[in-house]
Amino acid sequence: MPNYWLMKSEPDEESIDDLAAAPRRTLPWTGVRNYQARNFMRDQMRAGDGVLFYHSSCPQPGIAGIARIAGSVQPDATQFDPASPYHDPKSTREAPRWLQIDVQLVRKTRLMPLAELRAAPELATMRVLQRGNRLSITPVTAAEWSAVLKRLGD
DNA sequence: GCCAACGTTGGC
DNA sequence: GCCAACGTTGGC
Repeated sequence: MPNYWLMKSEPDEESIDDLAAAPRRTLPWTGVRNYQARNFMRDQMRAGDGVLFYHSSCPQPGIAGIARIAGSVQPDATQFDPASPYHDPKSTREAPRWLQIDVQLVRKTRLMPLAELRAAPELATMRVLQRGNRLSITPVTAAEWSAVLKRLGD
């Protein structure tokens, strides 16, 4: 039984088109620097899990595509790179603090705007819509997943 | 650019 | 362990 997730990306950093253009349509999901989001990766994410790829902090925030988890969690390489904005000097290779995982595009969809998500009664429970939510990775229920795919025309 | 919300830091 | 200050997120 797979789990489902919504993962936020700023399209200026990594957009759905970047994912589509990547080798094997797969990119390592790096830069998670929140413990709750990291714990989701560490404890619950498995290859095959479904992903709603969400564009945030941009002119048209919303769901931009469907992806899936394609590998297993690894230490996030950017935490050890002094040149990276995600560098974490307090993390060590012996006890890495942050994790990454491969995400593979299944298909690009029409952009489902945030306003549409908010307006859909069957999606009202989505974690990403809750007041004050800032997590870059949030769990999605099977019912929410089905409702989104249905709205996308599946 | 504004601002609400929330996480992290660090002095005590 | 408390909590004020500060930084970040992210929609608008």
